[in-house]
Amino acid sequence: MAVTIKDVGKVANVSPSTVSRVLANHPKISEATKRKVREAMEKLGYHPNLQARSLVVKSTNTIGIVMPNSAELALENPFFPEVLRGISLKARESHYGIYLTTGASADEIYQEVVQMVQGKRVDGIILLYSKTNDYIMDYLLKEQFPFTVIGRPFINAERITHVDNDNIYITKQITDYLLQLGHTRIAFVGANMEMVYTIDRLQGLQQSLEQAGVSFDECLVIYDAQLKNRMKEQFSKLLQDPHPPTAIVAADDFVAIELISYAEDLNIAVPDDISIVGFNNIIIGKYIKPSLTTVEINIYQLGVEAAKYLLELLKEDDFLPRRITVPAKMIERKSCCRKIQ
Amino acid sequence: MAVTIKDVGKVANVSPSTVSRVLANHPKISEATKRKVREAMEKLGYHPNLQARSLVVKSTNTIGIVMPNSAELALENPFFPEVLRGISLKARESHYGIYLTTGASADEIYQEVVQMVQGKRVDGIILLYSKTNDYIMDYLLKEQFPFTVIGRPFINAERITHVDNDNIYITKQITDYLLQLGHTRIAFVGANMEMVYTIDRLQGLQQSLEQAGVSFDECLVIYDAQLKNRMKEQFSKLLQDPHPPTAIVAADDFVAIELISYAEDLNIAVPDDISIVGFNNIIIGKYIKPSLTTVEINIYQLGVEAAKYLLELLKEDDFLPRRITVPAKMIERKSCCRKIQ
DNA sequence: CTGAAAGCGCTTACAG
DNA sequence: CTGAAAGCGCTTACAG
Repeated sequence: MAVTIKDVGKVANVSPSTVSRVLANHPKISEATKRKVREAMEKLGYHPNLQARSLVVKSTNTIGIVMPNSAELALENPFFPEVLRGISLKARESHYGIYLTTGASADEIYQEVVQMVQGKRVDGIILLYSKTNDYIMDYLLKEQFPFTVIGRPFINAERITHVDNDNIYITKQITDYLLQLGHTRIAFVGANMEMVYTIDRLQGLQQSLEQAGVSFDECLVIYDAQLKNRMKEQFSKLLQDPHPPTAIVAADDFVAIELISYAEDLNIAVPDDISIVGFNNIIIGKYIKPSLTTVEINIYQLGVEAAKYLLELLKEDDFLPRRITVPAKMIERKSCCRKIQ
Repeated sequence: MAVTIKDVGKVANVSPSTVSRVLANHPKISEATKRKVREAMEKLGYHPNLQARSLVVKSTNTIGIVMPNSAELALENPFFPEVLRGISLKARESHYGIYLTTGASADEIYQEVVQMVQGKRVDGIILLYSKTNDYIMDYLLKEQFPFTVIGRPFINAERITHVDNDNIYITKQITDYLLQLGHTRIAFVGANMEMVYTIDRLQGLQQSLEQAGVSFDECLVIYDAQLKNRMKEQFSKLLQDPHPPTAIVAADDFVAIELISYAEDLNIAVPDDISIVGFNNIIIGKYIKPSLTTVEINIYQLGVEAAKYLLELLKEDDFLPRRITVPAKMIERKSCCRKIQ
C-alpha cells in the first residue's frame, strides 16, 4: 500500500540500507547514488514512516504537554494558547511535534502521562503548571523521564529544571506599590492554595507588609474554593468588614475584571473606593474602564524557555537541573490610586 | 532495557503471542493463563510499546489537530482552548490521543500536515478553521485521508464532513434584531474575508437588510486588514461618515470590547449613540459596562461534534460525508438599544 | 486454547 | 561506498 524504502530501493537499484542512508544524508554515500535515490523517492512520492523509525531509534521527536485539568475553566484564560505558542516555536525549530494530554481530572491526566511515557509516545514532557501535591511530578522523577515544569515545583525543585516568574518578588513589588499609595488593608482574592504560584504570591504580599510593619490579616484572603459562583457575595461580605480593604490583589485579570464589575453594581468606585490589580496582562485589560493595572508575566516566554531547556535536556547526557526566571513587570494603568482618607 | 512481551512471556511461561493476546483480552485465552500473564505484567511493570503496536496494526489511535496559524494573535481568544476541551472529551472516551500542529505560517502548517499524514503519526485530522483558499484541505481530500472540519469548507463542502454554526442564519437574526431596534446604518467591523465564517456572516447581514428593503453599504464593512493596530482610527473615520452607522456587528467579542473602549474615548455612548454586538460569548462580556450583547456559538460543542464524527468516520468504511449544525443563539444584554432619533 | 513464524518499515553494526 | 542480516516490540494468520 504505502511506499517504503524497499520500493524506492528497487526503483533506484540500491538496497534498502542505502535508501535509509540517503534519508539520513549519510556522508559516505556518493552524491551520484544520493541523487538517484532522491529521484526515486520523488517519483514514488515516498515519505518515511515515523513510527517505524521511532521504534528502532528509540526516540519519537515529539514532546508531551501536560495541560491543567480541562474540567476547570482555567482554560478560558489565554494562558494556555499563549504558552503553547512559545513551546511551538522551539519545538518547530528542532523538528519536534507536540502531543497533548487531555484529561479532565488529575487521575485521568496521570493515566495519560503514564501512557505517554511507557507507551513511548514522547521523548520528554512539559508540565504546564505546578501544584503542591503532584503525583505526576513524582512519577516522572521516579521514572527518570525527561521533563521541565512551568512554575516552581513545590518539592524537589533543585532536581527539576523549571521556568517561572519570580512570583514572590513581583507580588512584593505590587504590594509595595499599593502600600506606597497609602493602602494598608490589602486583600488577596482568588487564592488557589493548590497552585504553587498562589503560595508564592501570597508570600510576596506578606513579605512586603511585614517589611512595612503592616500586619497581615488572614481574613483578607479569599480562597478560590469559597468563590465558586459566589464571588459577588464574597466580595460584598469582604467590604462589610469593620476594616474593609481599600486595595485588592486579584489572582488574575479575569478575577480582577469580575470584581470591577461587581464594584460597579455595589456602587463602589474603582479605583477611588478600592484599588484593584490583576495578573497576566490580558489584552482586554487595556480596554475596560478603568483600564486594569496588572502584571505582565510573559507567558509566551515561559513557553519558549520551558521547551528550550527540555530540548537541551534531551540532547545532553550531563544536563544539570536549573531554574530559569522569566521577568515579570507591573503594568501601571488606572485601576489603582492613592487611598482617599 | 524496557520490559517487553518477551520478558513477561518468560516470567509467565508462555509465548510472546500469548502475552499479546491477553493484552488484547482475546476471548480464546483461558482465564487461568490470563491471570498468570497479568501477574507477570504487574510484577515486571510492563507497558505496551504503542509505537510497535501502531506499526503493525497501522493505526495510531491519535488524531491530529490543525490549529490556525499561531503567528496571528487569533489564539488570544478562547476559541482554541474551548474547542480543544470538546475534542478532548470525545478523544478520551475512545482512548485517542491528540497530536498538535504548531506551524506559524500556512506553509509550515502544510508541511506539518504532510508529515502527520505520510509519517503515519495520526489516524485522522480535525481542521479547526476553514479558509477560502486552503491547500491543506485539497491535500487531505486528494490523499483521501480522514478528516473533519470546524467551519464550512468553501469548496467541496458536500464531500467533507464538517461542523459549523449556521452563520448566515444567526447573523441574519442579529441584523433583524438591530433593524427592529430602528437601525438601518449597520456596520460590520473586523471582516476577514479569508475566513469562510466571515463570508457567511456578511451574507446573513446582507440578506436581512435586503429582506427589509434597506440598502447595504459597502463602506460600512471594515476589513481586518485595514484594522492592524489602527482600529481606533478606522472607527473614528467610520463615525465621520455623512451617514454614520448607529449599530455595529463586530467580528468577535474582542473587537466589540475594543470598540466600546474607543467609543468611550471618543465620547460616543454605547448603546445610546451606537449599538454593538459581538460573537462568541466570552466570559468577560458579562462583566464589562455595558454588558455585551453577543452570540453564543457553542464552541465546546463544535469540538465535541467534530471529534465525534471524525471517530465515526475512522470506524465505518461506508461513512457518508455530512454537515452538522451546532445551534447558535443571541445573548441579549446591554450593548444595543433602540435607535434614538 | 496456545505456539512458531512472518512481517510492519525502518536503522545500524558488520563485512567487504 | 554499499549490501545482507539482525533487530526494534509488537500482532496475526496458520497450525495443531
